[in-house]
Amino acid sequence: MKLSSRGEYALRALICLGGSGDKLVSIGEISDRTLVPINYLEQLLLQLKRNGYVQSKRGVNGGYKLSKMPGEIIIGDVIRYLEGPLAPMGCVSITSYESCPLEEGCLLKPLWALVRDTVAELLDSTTLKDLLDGKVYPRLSGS
Amino acid sequence: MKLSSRGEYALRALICLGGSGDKLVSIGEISDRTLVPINYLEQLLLQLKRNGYVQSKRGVNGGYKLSKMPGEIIIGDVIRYLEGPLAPMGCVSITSYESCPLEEGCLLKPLWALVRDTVAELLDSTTLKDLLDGKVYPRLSGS
DNA sequence: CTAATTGTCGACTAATCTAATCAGGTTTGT
DNA sequence: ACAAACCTGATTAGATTAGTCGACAATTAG
Ligand code: FES
Ligand code: FES
Repeated sequence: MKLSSRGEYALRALICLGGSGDKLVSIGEISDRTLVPINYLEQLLLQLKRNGYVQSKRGVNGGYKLSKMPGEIIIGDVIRYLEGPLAPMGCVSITSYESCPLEEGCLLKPLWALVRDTVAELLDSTTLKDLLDGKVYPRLSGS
Repeated sequence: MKLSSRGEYALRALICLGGSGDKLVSIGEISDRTLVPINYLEQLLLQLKRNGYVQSKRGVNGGYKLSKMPGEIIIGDVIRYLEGPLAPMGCVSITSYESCPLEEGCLLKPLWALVRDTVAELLDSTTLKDLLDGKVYPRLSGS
């Protein structure tokens, strides 16, 4: 159930940018602050850019900044984009379903579905703003 | 956040054994019913045996059966034994902590801790009996 | 204009992990 | 003795991860 480094690193970068207001921050600076190898960070920032989370400016004094408000950046989505589905098994993934043999009558599927729903609800109700504010206990089992 | 095949396969095998009462079931038979390659299944059953979940008998008409009541087999533990920690990051794992650089003041850690707690509570309150009975909605946010 | 600075792009690689597979053993029942 | 089953350790092909590299494009300071 481990998360890979891509998601972790990308979130670190977003946190770094979110804490720098509207100022442009260069990759090198982000790398220093997040301890992510600079060449690796490149890839992740590019992907974040393609997905519309950040914008960049080239040349001297260039760099990156957020292109959305931190409150609009949903952690669950970021992880899905960078790591793939949140579901523990393909057969319960909403974003990229993949059939299992044994699927009908499978006694495990309901459990995996519950895991998926639980994790997704948690991560989809947390925004970058929540992280920056240290408010990580969102609508708990909120109705 | 994907689960690997080891956990899935081991759970399928346990379900199969749990549905066969006290009868011995051979690896070949389990393989047929769970669609897990027989040579792979061997390894998993051996590991389940080492962890005390199943017992075996050799020779003709030998096979495997559970060595605990289904109600005593906690799914979270099975997954931990076969796949490693439930935590998404080492720095929030209780069973096998591993430090992160950046750890102090890390804004992500509380989130990962919450994910860990949520998943662990869910899987630790589900037993093999629950799966066999199709009762997968245990003490929901139970007090 | 030119040079320095910064992002962009695509290919490449080493190391690790996953999912098996295999070859040989040992135990047991008939 | 023989066959049916489990036991054990080694090995492997393929995928994935995490990172590296080199060349290029845009921007700005001087
Ligand atoms: S785990 Fe996918 S159907 Fe059982
Ligand atoms: S993720 Fe481990 S300390 Fe931030």
